[in-house]
Parts: sequence; C-alpha cells; structure tokens
Amino acid sequence: MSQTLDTKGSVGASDRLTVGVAARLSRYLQVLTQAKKMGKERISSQEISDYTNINATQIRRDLSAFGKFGKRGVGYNIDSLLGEIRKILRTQGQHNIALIGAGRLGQAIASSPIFAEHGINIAAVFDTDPDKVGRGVGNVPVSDYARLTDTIREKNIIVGVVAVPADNAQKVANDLVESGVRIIFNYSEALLDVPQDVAVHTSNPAVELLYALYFYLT
Amino acid sequence: MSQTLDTKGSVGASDRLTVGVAARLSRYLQVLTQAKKMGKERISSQEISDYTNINATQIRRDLSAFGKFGKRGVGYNIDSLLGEIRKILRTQGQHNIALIGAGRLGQAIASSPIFAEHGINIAAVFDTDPDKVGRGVGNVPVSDYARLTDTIREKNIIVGVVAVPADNAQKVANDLVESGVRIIFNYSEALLDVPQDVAVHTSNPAVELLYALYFYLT
DNA sequence: TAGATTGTTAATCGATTAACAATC
DNA sequence: TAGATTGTTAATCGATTAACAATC
Repeated sequence: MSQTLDTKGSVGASDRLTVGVAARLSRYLQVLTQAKKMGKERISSQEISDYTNINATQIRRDLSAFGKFGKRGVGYNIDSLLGEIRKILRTQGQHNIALIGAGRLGQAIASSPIFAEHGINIAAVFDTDPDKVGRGVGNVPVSDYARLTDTIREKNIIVGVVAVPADNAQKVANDLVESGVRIIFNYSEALLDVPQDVAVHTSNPAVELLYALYFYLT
Repeated sequence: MSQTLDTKGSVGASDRLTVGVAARLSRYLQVLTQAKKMGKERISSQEISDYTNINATQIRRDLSAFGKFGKRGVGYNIDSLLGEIRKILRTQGQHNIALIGAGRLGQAIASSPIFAEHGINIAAVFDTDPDKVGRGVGNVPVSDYARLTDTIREKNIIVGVVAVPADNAQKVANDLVESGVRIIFNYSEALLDVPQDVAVHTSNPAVELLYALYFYLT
C-alpha cells in the first residue's frame, strides 16, 4: 500500500483503503449494528471473529491502523466503534439507490430493514408490469419503468439494484448506465456487459453454497 | 500450500484447496454456466476476468495448478472446463438442501433456477404459517415447520437456508443444528450463535453495497 | 505466417497468525 | 490483585501482477 506514513490516529485522509480492508470494515459494521440491536454495549475482537470468521488479530490490526478504539481487558464500545468505522468508510450520509423489479425478490429486498440501518435509502422502485405500478413495496410506490431515466437524474441516484429475470437484466443494465448509474448490484443470474467505469457486483447464493459445500464434503 | 507435489494433471486428491482457491473456482463455475447458456463454446481468461474482476493471470494460474485445460491462442472450451472444475470441487453429485421460510424471500430463492443449475436440490421447504403449508413454492410443497427434524433426517439434508424474519432466525438455527445440519446459509440480518463445528454463511446485500459505495465515493 | 492467448516464472505486496507486553 | 483483552511485532504464507516464451 502507498499509505502516507504519518502519525497514527490521523490517517492520511487522502489515501484509499485496500479492497480487503474496506470489505472487512463493512462486515464489522454489520456485526456491530446487530450486536447493538441485541442490547450489547461492548464487544471483543474475539466475538467479532466468531461472527465473521475473520481472525481476531486481523480485526485488532485493521482497527488499530486508524486509532486506539478499544480498552485493554474490556473490548470495544459498540456505539463509539460504529461511529469510527462509519467515519473511515465515509458512509455517514444518506445514499439514494434505485431498485428495478418489484417481483418476489424485489419485494423481499425492499422490505428488508438492512439498507435503512446503514443509511441507504431506496428512493425509487421500478417495474414494467402495469398491475404493480402505483402499488407500494416496502415504503415506496412502484414507478413505471418508463420513468427510470428521469427519476434517476432527478433524485441523484448512483446505485441500481437489478432484481429482474435474467432475460431482462442486460437491458436494465444498459438503461441504468445510460441514466448515469455507476454501481450496479446484480441479483439475476445473467452476466452483465458494462463499460469499464461501471462497477457490477453480482450476488449469487448458489456460488457461495457450492464453495461452502466443498469444505463440508472434504 | 502443502499441496502434494505429484505429476501435474493428477492432483493429490487427498489435499484440500485453500479457501481462496475454492471461492474463485466456484465463481468461474458460475461464469462458465452462464456463458454456456448464452451459447458460447469458448472463453478466455480475460473474459472470465471481465466478469469476475479477478485478475486474468490469477485465473490461468488457478487452473494450471490442476492441468493444462486451455489452448494457447484460443482459450478454454467451456464444457470441458466446467467438467474439470466440478471434478476439482467435487460438486458433480446432487446435494439436498432445506429452505426455511416461505415468505417473499423464501419464494424468490425457491423459484431461482440457480441452485438446480449447480446440482443443488431444494428437497424441502418449511413454514409455520398454516396458510402456506401445502401450497407449492418453486416445485416443492411447503411442509409444516413441525416436521423439520424428521424430514431433514429422512432426506439426508446437510444444508439449511434460513429465510425467516430476524426474530426467529436463532430458533431456526438451533433446530437445524439439532437435526444434524452442519452448514447454514443465513439470509436474515440476525447474528447466529452455533456450535464450533457448524458453518454459518451470512449473506448480506447491504454490507456489500456499503463497501462498493466506499470505492465510488473516494 | 501473424495474431492471440495460454502456461509459467519471478518479484512484490497484503493477509494471516502466534506470541506477548501493556494495561484496563 | 488477577483475569481479560488490546495493540503491536515478527515471521510466514498466499495473492497479485508484469512479463514473456511457448504454441495454437
């Protein structure tokens, strides 16, 4: 890493985290959020390790790169650590995302509290089915897919979540890119072709399952 | 790695893959499956790289550790590579899994073709809601949750997919473990406490989104 | 032949882990 | 004080990458 070597505790705000560190910090955030909901106030690196399968030393190392957030013999204060990690990941604000597809999967995503818990706001839901347009999904009314581009520009949406059948996924991706979206979450099985500057994240339960099975079977 | 140094092409069947290699091979499997559906017959390491964001050299390296599967100047034959990776991951057979929760998310999971494409069979679906029991979800009738333990033992199910509200997830996990399940896929937000010998994989779209956002915002 | 892409090497960098002093 | 847990070091291992000869 080309991290600027400055005094610990005030890390070079100019420098990017590595992909690995950012991914792990996000997972700590999720564990902390849930632990807080369960009424806990403190948590140890070992407890975070149990929930994430990330080595406890690694967790302490990740955190201590940004400051001394813990208390020896005690652990980390959950509220305070939540704040610190949000600062590091710069995810304190509200972010607007669009969900495309109001079928079973789309409805399940829209109803989950998990996005709201992390400051992510589902600002619009789209579907082509006239029967679904106008109905509510989660807290958001379903808009006609024809309004996609206009709405995305109006609401300053930078992330699109694709929850449509595989056959329509590429068209949706094209439309999203054309409307200015630069991060696509793909919940379909389809492989998406997009320009270099667009990030596609494909979420695939079967892939993860295959790989978990391998370790069970051997 | 402590891979037995034997002649290439017949890798020490005794040795386990590292977690990283198994995870990447699973992703190649998914790309190959989809590319095949799109009518492609050959694929290059660069194309796989474009879809997975895994470095092309890394892909060639991963594969060449098990044999010379490609043709220089041409690429990899999709069918043949699919077979080779399935052999390596030992996922050629059918595996039975149970889905718990027949709500929106459960229905979406059960209707996805993605499990079947990889030889994973949803052998049973459970719900506590009497209105749902007996109805079909995907191709499987919903069973009463009370039948969980018996069915899991009868059908030799080793994987449980938890798609219930967070409040019920721990109870479901306890019941699954007691019934003999050793791999749990957790689609709820809850943190699950399980014995050491049970693997929990929590799938969390918001976490992945947070981390993708970081790289967009910086 | 010319172009493309694999298989492989070598060098570098980040992740992982054990161990333990510091300290709450 | 005694027990627990952080913060940090040092050593090792795997991942990543560029580069390129081999060869289809």
